Amino acid sequence: MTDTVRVRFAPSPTGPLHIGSVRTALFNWLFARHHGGVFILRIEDTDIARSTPEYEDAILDGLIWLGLDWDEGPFRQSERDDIYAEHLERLKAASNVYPCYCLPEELEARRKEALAKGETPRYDGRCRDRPDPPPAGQEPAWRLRMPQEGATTITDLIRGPITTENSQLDDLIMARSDGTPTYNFVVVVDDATMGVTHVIRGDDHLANTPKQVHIYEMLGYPLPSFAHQSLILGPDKGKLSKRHGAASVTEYRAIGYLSEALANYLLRLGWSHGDQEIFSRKEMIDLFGLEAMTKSPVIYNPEKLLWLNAHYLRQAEPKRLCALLEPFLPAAGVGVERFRADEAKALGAARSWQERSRTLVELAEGVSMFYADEVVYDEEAARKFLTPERIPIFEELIGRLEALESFDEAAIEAALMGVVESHGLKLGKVAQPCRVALTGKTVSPGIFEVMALMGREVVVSRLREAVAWMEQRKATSTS
RNA sequence: GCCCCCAUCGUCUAGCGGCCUAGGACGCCGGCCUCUCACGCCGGAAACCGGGGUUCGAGUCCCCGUGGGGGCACCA
Repeated sequence: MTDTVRVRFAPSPTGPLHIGSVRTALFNWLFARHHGGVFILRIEDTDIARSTPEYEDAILDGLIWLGLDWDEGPFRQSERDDIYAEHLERLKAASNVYPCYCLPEELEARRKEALAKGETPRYDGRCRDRPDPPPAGQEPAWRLRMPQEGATTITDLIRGPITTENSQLDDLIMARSDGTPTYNFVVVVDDATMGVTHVIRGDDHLANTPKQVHIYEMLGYPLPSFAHQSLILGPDKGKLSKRHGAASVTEYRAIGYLSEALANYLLRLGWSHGDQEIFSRKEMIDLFGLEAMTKSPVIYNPEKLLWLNAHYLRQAEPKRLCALLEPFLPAAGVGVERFRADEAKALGAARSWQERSRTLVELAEGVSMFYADEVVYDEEAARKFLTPERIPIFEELIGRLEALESFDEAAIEAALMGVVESHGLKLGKVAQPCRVALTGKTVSPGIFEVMALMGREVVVSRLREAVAWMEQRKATSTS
């Protein structure tokens, strides 16, 4: 194998790591891993005004969280000025670029005019072969001398051949009048000098590609392969944004999503392998290929992501779950130290709620019932289930529970069933009131499990509290 | 406005000329299981954008229309 696959992910640190960007990163990473290639991380921070180190950190964190490790970089465009300058000189030397003295305001005016006349706004080329001497004391921008005849065809790995008339191509500015290079120029220089073999990016760059092709050619670099993936749209078919809910990796992480769920969801969004929905990391790498990518825009569906998250939550090892849970505990009113203090209990608590939770936030809330110092009765639940006629049932149960030699699930079940039988009831008639007495709610894991997890002391004292509560109720209703 | 791309259930998709009475998944609706809630299981409603061709035969190929998306900066 002479040519190693080299791909890159090139985000700009001008905002949080967006879901759409993550998908691009994921596809590039999978492509690299599938082909045993190299995944390069490049930070496109040429827009110094909007780029911040905080955003860059968020991007790196997000990638690490998702397990998308890079082999080279992070490179920063802000650190490559001399490379761009040198390439600009090459273009100047070959007259592939010419100085343009048009003012930004003039250009803007002409653009609007063209748009108003229904034409493609395009530089009119007035500086292209400027006969008169340049205005004194003004630094020019440098424009690419784009071919005006013929057409450019690229063969996109996802979309097939795409032809653009060169007359549609603008004389792009390569360097601004302040000397700084522009995007289309630096992208080509970077990709070429970094030896990128496959440019896999969003559909929004498709129209830039023929322009970039000419830059490659003028610079004498070989062309990479291009693959343009469709964009992610919001449920209203507009651009996916904050309006549609969480849109960045940081947010998803904060609201209790698992990285494998996000990755699995994003992978299936626009890529498929028959009817398969769930992919392990290894399967993703083994099966991934650009051929199976969809060409049409895809609509983001948070419901399915939630389902996948619930799925991965259910699959997770309880031990890992406990570790993942810690950051979410305080918000649910559980002290992390206390949670850590009894590992068996923590494990049991997590296990008891894992198939009932769709996010780590829900899991933490569920688990919190085993760590609360007091029960707070849900008003309606108490009114319905903690009725005075159940007092004898509770008393008998307390007696049986206290007599138990071992307070494990099997023994607890036997005790409950004993009460059920002696009163000729169905289990539900005993379990539901107990559930309310112990948790304050009508929903919880299985009652035997809940009792075992809470421990005899807590269970008995709460049952007694419930009895007291019911007696109080009886007293007030008769008086 | 101009250029480019795209088009199967609400959504993600399978389908690469006969296997399609169009399959799967999420969501939705019903049922089963059951100490509650979930999980799980069973069942249901739900799509080939329209019109022309090509062909013995079209969801699959071609053209036009329509619809959707993207792009047209001294932003990236």
